[in-house]
Amino acid sequence: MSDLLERLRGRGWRMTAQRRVVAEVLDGEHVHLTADEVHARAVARLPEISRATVYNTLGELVTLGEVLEVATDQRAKRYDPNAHRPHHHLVCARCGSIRDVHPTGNPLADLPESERFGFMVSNVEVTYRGLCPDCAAA
Amino acid sequence: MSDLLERLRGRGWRMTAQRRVVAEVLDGEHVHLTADEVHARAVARLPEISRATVYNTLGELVTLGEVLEVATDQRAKRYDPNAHRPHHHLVCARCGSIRDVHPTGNPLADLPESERFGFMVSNVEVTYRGLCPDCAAA
DNA sequence: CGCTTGACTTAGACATTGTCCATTGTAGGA
DNA sequence: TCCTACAATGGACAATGTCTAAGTCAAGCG
Repeated sequence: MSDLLERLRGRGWRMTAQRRVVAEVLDGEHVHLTADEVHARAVARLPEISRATVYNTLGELVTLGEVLEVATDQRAKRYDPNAHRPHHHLVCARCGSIRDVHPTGNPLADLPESERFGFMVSNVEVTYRGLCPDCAAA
Repeated sequence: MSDLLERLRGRGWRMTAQRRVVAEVLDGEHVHLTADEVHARAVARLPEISRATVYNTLGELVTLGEVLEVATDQRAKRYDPNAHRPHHHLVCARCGSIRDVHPTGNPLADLPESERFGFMVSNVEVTYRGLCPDCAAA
């Protein structure tokens, strides 16, 4: 946590109360929050923080590579603080809850040259979908 | 094409000019259009068609399994008429263009039981990202 | 320690994408 | 041909995100 703040400061990030709160919220719970959820939690600590600042700060954290943006549903983007270890996602098709998973195998290697259409392929995301235990029981 | 219309009629779909136009647009170009792009092309053939009807019709085609919804970016959903053959997607990180691809390997088998967290996993989507030839050249 | 300055924050307007609803229209069977 | 249930319309509304102009403040400097 203070790790994160130190890293950011070391990169010339100007430290403000707002940015600290956003970083703390992300680092506090290792879940995948939407921008609005981050905002709600930030407001609880710093009532006057604005939506625009939360969006700006999240965008900067993504640019800096400290946080990943994941679009597992077509609703709001979610922000994944676990940016430093490669992983994929397992999403509940009903309630939308997300777990980080680590499949074996290397999907990048599974795309033959003939299927690359001249693209410079740099990245792959794997999203597993299914029902979580709670939703499967219901 | 008329295949599609026949299948739909066979399932009791009431055929209207609007639905026919939407189905034809999707089937005509095998690209991944957004709802708005479908609407624009539909308007070219049937000027009075409304946005709501296009959304409704696309939703019905998805429900019927004739078309896939893909959310490769967090902007608009795209509609994939190639619903009957399993495939994954290769997306240009800059311009958003999409190609269907067929990687080797079976990512579902690559998720060990210990990484399933009790989920009933039923589906996996793989999205490759990179730069298309045009964007890489620019 | 108190300026200065440019980066940061704010509030709210705006944009995009999608959904809903009440009304009007029409496909297809009787 | 007429009826009627299903479909289409258009406009309001909702959710998410972006932009801007003006005010505010962190942090370096004297």
